[in-house]
Amino acid sequence: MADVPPGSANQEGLSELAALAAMPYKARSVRPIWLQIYDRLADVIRREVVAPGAKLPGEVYLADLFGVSRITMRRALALHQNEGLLQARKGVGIFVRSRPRRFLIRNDMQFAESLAVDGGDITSRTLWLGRQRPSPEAAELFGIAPDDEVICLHRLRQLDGAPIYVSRKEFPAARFPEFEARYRQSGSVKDVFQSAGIDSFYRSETRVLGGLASRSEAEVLEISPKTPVQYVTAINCDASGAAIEFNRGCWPMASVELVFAVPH
Amino acid sequence: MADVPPGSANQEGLSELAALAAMPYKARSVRPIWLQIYDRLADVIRREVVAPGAKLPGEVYLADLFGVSRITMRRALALHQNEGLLQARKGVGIFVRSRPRRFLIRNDMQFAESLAVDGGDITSRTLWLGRQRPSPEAAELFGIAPDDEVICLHRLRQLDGAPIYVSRKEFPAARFPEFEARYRQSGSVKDVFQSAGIDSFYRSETRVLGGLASRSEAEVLEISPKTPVQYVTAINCDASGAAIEFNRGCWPMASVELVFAVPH
DNA sequence: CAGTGGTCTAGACCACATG
DNA sequence: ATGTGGTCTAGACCACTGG
Repeated sequence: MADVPPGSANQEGLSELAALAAMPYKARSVRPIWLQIYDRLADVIRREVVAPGAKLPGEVYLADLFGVSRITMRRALALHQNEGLLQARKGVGIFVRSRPRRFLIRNDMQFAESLAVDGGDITSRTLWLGRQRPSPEAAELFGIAPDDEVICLHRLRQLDGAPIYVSRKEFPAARFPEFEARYRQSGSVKDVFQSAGIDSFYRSETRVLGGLASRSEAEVLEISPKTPVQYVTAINCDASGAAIEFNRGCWPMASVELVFAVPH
Repeated sequence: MADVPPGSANQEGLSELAALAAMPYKARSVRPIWLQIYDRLADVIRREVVAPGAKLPGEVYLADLFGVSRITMRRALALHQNEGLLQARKGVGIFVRSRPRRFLIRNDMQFAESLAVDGGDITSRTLWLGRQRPSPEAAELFGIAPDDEVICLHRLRQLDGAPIYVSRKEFPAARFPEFEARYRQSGSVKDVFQSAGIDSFYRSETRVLGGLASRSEAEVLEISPKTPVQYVTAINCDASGAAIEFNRGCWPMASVELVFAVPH
């Protein structure tokens, strides 16, 4: 048996974890061991036996505790990372995700409103702002040439400092000649729109596409590469119906639910 | 080296596969071997070096071919199963998915219309039809008691015989006393609606939620358990705005794209 | 430096589908 | 009976993080 108590996750939680690990397994043919371990971990996390944000004992310790090889243990842990309940940091440890809540994104609301959830401090970080060639979709949408320019804005949304959503926005440069200056003043796209004489706009289309996170996406979102994510593409139009924004965002699959309601 | 040519995937394809496998790997620190193998497999599938629907050589043969352990090989294969390009059948082999196309689900169209894609034969199979206690969501939606009854319909949609979508629909029993009889006649929910005096209806809300396939879902969809899927929940209302259908469907993540457009 | 998670191996047994 | 994919092990080395 393991005799080295690991760093974190208080004593009480540790002993309860040990008790759960000591339970006999059902037959492998009924349910694979790694899935049974997965189930017990899910229970432990759901009941907050180990607190959100806390560090789990190391893999070797856990493997010993559950009486399986490290590979089998890793498999159970990996699935929970896929589902967003756990997050491993190389060289550091495996942590319980602090706030595994889901966000509701409604098509009849601005994104910012959608994000205003129960408690929690939503912040926005500008990763990059500049001019680029348009993506093919944006070029067609704005009716501009492929070698024309768009204003491109990369942003990261955070909840209490933890990243939850990364987006890449494109705007037609011709329409917003002073975009950079205005944005730097207020940090708000809505304000830039207003200063360009656009008082009202609406989301004309929203697309949802599932995928697995690329390396760069995983990095900024602090998840493992190849974790399932939702790509949400949104098009905003001014009152006349002309497209003014093309937005492609990436959410960890586990942390967002999308709602599309028709006003009636 | 392996010297047993496996069952399927024609000779030409096999030799090209072998050539690709023989290429030297980049340093493991740059990109893990299993991801490099994953990349090469993706290339092979995309270029249809092995035809859609064809069987891949066995895992042990492939592992030998790529010069890695079976576990490493399996890791590359597993990721492709997650993304829907490959599908393993226990005791049989690993197959290239025949039609990895995506379906567009629009909120301004009936599901049946959405499915009418380029070529391909869409069929529907009724898995189960009967009466049950309502799900909590349906009970609230229809304004009925938790111990009341709903008509419940499980259906599977297939494209050229291959399953692509499974759904569970609930209807208020009080409103459709002859549901079963009518549905058995036509096999169409729309017809049942009409025979109950409902000529027009609309989708009032659509929800999208990511998840990993349960064992039963994976079984009917012929995918591996824990493959990423999209759960799409739809509510249909009659012209007066009363809910008449609660529908929860499950798609393999890789085979669906959702579009929500506002009519303007 | 020690401890962590990430990768990889060689070998084994099982359940399943097919002939 | 054979071959397939699914599970599991014991051990090893690496890269990264932190004190």
